[in-house]
Amino acid sequence: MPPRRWPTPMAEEILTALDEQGYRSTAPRRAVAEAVAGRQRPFSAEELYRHLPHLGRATIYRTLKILVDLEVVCRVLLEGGEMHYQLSHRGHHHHLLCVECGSSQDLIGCDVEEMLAGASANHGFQLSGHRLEVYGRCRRCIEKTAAIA
Amino acid sequence: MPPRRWPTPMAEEILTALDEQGYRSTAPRRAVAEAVAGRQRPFSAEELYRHLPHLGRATIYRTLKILVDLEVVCRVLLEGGEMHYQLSHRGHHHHLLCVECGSSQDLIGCDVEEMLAGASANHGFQLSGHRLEVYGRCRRCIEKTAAIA
DNA sequence: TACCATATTGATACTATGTATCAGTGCGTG
DNA sequence: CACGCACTGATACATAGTATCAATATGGTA
Repeated sequence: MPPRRWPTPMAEEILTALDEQGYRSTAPRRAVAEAVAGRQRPFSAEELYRHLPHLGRATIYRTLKILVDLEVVCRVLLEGGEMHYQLSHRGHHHHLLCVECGSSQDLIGCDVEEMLAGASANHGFQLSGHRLEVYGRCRRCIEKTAAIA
Repeated sequence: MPPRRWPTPMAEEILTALDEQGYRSTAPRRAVAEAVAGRQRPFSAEELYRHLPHLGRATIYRTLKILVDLEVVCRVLLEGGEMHYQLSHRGHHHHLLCVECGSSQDLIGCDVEEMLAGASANHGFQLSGHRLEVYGRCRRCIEKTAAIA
């Protein structure tokens, strides 16, 4: 196992983003940055809270909100309606959410925006935003099932 | 004002749908059917409860869930994340939600499905469903602003 | 380095949006 | 018209946030 760097490069990026916007560097924010950077799958705010019980619940929600505003973290809506969070890189994008393992991958090569622009114009509707989530099974889960059968 | 028919034709359709699936006809369900049929905009479950305070809260949620399962009612996710409900006719479809007046219209002529099918296949992803909500301003609200200016 | 204005925190309480349980009620079938 | 069981409503609980506010920690500065 390679030696664990601290803080993690990704966490460092998050803290830098906060600093650039004039947010203070505090222990709770560093803890949240580490936790967020370390998670592989979308997670709920409450999950994050359970992993950081020494922080106040309000702080968890507040910090997540800031990170979402900074587009460092994005919100992901699960099929059942639960809101989860996840590290983000690009700006606006969509997710392929695996309903089996809960993993998420960014959807590339899908120009929803253009299509929506055309369709909504026909309705005399002035587009300002949209939300798209895609559900299904990821390659890994498909292959896993195939192996068993 | 034309005389108020009772039960409303639309409410009657809802009750028929329930009956066809073997659900019993009860006073609470008739009340919910009337209320749902009478609303013009998406509404929250709590709003519905406030309008029908003589019913139990659990009954409101339970009945809404049944109606959603029967595709008589569809769920609409507002921009802020609040879940609203609305009468539905077609099966799967999407909404143009006006962020100004809260109205909703069905989005026609938008083949998201096809596009998603192609894009997700490229990711080795097996599509099972998706959710799309579109936000903006409806024609009426655009015209209203134009008239003032 | 010590000070201080203020950004931040965490406790608490409150709203919204559900679900689970369970005793009691009322539908509709026979 | 009676009986079984679907349904109801009260209650409690879980999740997902927001608002308030006194106490505290930060970072710029004297």
